[in-house]
Amino acid sequence: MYQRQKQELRQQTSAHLAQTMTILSMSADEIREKIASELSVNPALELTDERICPTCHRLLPDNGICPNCCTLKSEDEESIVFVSPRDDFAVENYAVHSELSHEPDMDSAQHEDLPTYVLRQIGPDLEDDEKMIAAYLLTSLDEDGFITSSVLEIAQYYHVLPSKIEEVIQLIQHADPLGVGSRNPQEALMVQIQHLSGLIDIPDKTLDVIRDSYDLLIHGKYREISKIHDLTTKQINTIEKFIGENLNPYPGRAYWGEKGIDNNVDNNTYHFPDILIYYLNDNPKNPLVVEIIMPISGNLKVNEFFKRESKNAPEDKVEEWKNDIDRASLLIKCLHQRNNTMVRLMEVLVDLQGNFIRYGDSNIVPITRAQISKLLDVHESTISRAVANKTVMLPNKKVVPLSAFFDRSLNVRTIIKDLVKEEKKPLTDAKIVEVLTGMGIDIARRTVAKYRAMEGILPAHMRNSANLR
DNA sequence: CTATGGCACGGATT
DNA sequence: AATCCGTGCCATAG
Repeated sequence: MYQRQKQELRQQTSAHLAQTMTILSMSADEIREKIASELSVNPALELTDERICPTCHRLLPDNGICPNCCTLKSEDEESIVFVSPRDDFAVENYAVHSELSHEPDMDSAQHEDLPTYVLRQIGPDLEDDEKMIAAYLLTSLDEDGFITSSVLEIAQYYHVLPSKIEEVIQLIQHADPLGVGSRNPQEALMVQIQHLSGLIDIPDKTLDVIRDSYDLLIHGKYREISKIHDLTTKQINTIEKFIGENLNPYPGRAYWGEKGIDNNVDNNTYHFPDILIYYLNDNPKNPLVVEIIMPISGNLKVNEFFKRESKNAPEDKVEEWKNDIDRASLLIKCLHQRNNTMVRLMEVLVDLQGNFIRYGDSNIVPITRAQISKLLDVHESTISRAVANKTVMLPNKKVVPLSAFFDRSLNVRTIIKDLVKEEKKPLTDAKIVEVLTGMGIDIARRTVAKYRAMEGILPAHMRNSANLR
């Protein structure tokens, strides 16, 4: 008897824990879904219109800004962290709203982001359903302007033929940053060549070499290429030079990278950020505001009416109703806990990585989840879960995964990137190591090569300071 | 001989 | 326990 009670209790708490953990590791989108599905099956859960601050649980004034949590507590405070209720992040609107009738013009290109820019160009040629597909494709491009998801997946998702997707991709590829929406550098180059043929002179067999021997070319294996394509080394050099001067293997980066701004498409999914970070009143001198998105408006609570009625429930329902109530209050508790953890996590994170947030990638300080867990006095896995599956929009409108805050090499990588950008003669990896050592950064030559590859920077002999279009 | 990529090992991180 | 990351060693091309 006593034993059984104990066991039940243990089961309850372990269920409790299990749910706390899964909820903590969910993104805002997933939370939204979770709540929606729970609402539809559980009569004990209720979403009311009351506006309650999810951080401190006080009633919110009409403007939805909590006077307690969303203001500076003192003058010298450097950041404000709070949970904000928002359900106004409509995913589809992203593309459909940007009206598609305008001419593409160079001026606006610098201000709007890549997906919008491309969509404007091709919009007029698209059917409505194709617009959806195009929007999806464009928003899921990675930072190089490549498509990451597979055509088949998308086709299934939208219930259309793969060939239809391919058509849309073709259109995208021939829009302005020529070659965006390819799957890899090779494809991008081929698109660019096809487009340029007839406009300017292209060395013999350039297309053939890229199509059939791309890997060899990348690795500079001239001998094999000359065997396969019956070309002299000199001809191959001409081809390589031509590519370097006229084409760009990374269309997305060429377009936005030249201006020093990477585009802001997130690279795995098209989720909206779970966390927003911006300057108070958009003034960089002001403190940082950190909004942790809670994707519901109104207040989630146990339906009081249902609770009262359940006391005189019919025999056969007693168990079920009680269960419903437990589930509802458990879910609410877990959500509170998630909010609490996220707020605490973000507080130390802005504190530690403030310079990274404000002044960019090279200012990131390498930290680990384990360190944070000690700081907050929680288990490491708690931090792991809290960091997992979340994305952050930084003040510069870039969306990055929260795990980027724990990137141990980002600072060095950006330094290398800058170094290469400023270089007069191409720096070899060994040279880069020297410079870095001089700056107090001690890494192996091999590692520089890896970082280079990560940033999509070509090896020294392949880049003749020509990445211009 | 120099520059760079591939493979794989070991230690740290999650 | 699984995964990630930096690195050393070796092969290959020039």
